[in-house]
Amino acid sequence: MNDNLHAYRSHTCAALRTDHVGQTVRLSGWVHRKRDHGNLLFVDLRDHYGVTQAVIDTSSELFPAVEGVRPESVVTVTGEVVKRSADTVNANIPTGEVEVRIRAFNVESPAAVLPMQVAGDQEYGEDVRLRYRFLDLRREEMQKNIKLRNGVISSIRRRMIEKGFMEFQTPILTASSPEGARDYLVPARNHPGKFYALPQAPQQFKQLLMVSGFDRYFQIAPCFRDEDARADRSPGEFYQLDFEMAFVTQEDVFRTIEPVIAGVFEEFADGRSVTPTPFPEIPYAESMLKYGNDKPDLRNPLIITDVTEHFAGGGFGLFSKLIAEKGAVVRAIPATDAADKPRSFFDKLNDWARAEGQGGLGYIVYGANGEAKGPIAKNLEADRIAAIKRNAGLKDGDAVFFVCQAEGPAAKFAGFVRDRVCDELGIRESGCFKFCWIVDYPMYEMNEDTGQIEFSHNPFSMPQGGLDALLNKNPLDILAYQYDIVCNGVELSSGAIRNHRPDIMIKAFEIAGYGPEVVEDKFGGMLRAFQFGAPPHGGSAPGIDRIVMMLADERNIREVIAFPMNQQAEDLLMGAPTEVEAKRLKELSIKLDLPKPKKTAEE
RNA sequence: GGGGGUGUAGCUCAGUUGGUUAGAGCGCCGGCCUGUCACGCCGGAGGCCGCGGGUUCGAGUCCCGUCACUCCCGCCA
Repeated sequence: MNDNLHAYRSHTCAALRTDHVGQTVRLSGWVHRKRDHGNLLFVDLRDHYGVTQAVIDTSSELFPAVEGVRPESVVTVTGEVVKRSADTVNANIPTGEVEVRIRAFNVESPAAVLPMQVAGDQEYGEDVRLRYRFLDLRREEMQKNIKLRNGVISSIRRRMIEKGFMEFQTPILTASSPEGARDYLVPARNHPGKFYALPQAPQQFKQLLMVSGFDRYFQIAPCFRDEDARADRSPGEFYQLDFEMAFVTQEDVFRTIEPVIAGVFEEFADGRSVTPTPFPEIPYAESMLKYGNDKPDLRNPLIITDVTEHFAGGGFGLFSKLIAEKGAVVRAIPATDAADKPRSFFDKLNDWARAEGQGGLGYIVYGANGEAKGPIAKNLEADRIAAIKRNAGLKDGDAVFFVCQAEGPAAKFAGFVRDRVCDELGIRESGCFKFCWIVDYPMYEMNEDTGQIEFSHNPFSMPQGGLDALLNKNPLDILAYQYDIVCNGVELSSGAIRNHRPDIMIKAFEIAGYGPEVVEDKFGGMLRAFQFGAPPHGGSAPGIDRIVMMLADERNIREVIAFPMNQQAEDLLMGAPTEVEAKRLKELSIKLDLPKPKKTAEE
């Protein structure tokens, strides 16, 4: 035995090449696969770095021990590196030109029969995967994703520091923050009846850091929101690249963070293209019209247009009546080169629209010969049909779908149609990350149910035009310095230039129906801070899990998180949440008032 | 809180109009095999068909309820 060898390994399972032939080495790792030929046995040994083939035959007294070890057992193998013959080289792995002849073999930790296999590409249900996450994480795909996540986070950190941002840690046990979600509460033992809240975002702290004279803040910030999960939204907790800058305009924020985001995406794009900086800026109102939402997928080339004027008073009675009597609008969604699609193409979309609870989807087909067809074309005047074609940017051979409703629902549904038609036509671009900023969000909106004016997004955004706008403009016309960054139809973050003026803040809240006492009560700390010299400041907070998810090309955010909870916000591995001892509750002055227990299957 | 989908072997799934003893692949156990790399071949074990009730001569299959998982809506400024 070579005394220079470490107890566990002299090399990793990715290290050995033909240079090492003749050396005695020691490898430790997991038994990935065994191929037992009776008198000859191959063991693929795997670690974090790679796979190396080890081999033993019946001439060795160790043979029965190696033959008996189960997959995923952790073993240490000592042996000589041997060059493989040309016909037995495995070109699929970097170590495939050599193998290790086993001379000593030690089982560090035997594995029981597995509930899920690590080798191979068998798919498993998420509950099994989460319960045995430590096995799931050993699989190639998860190793790749978690390594990517590490790469993305270190790249972000490096780029932010290069731009002069300082990394901070802000409290995890804190007070409720001004975000709109439900808080996670933590009972305060020394203050019976009182609770800490886990931060939904470090919003107030980062603003206070600006007031404290730090110029550029960032944090890979854990955020906690007690809201239900989705495939692209992890339950409970997630991470943001939270950042804030002093003495900046909206444009300053964009130009500073764009190279960071674009740089990270380019670094891990792996052949996919990234929108060159500066990213296009799309006003909120324009986005709602052209794309039907405020997170447009720019890989979809279709653009929605308003064609209300061409239907108003026209021969297609259904629409002209809705326009005249209900104030409806008509939105046109083009279907490029769809004129030669069979009738079933249009029927299918119409059926889908009905299934979505819509009246249906009207359409006009502009034939290759210039002739317009379809039920609407039969009734609508020729000059109007021609005007729609011009207005919606259509050519002979295209078709166009129409949505006719009140403005809000029309925009929204037209967005769905745009998405659906794009998929039906198969014209969504692939292999690209298409970024844009959505800007000029409205400061306020009308609550349709109550008729009240409410903040439409973040109440702490600076209104465009400042105090003057608040005093003199119709609240519904006031825009905010509020912006989102969107990539391929996914909202990566929203941010704002903040309102750092107490007088403007109090007026802004007053318009939304809150007195100064409410502002003082809920946000007193920040309001007080702003009375002692606050710099103008702004920032944003891109979601890190979502960035990794997009770069990993995964549809489910849990694929890029090592230990996610399931959709019911349960940790199946650790068993959270759990009941606690009565003693602990008493200590916290808490009495439970539980709903009637559900009958379990065993009862 | 609401809606859709799925619950059959350790895992992934099939199971016909309701009809004998519920199948396959992987895994597991045993046997054979000296160049495989998803090794191959032979054999075996392993099932409260999620749970409860109902219809029926007969239920994995039909009905009702319930629980679990998953996706979506609400919610997440």
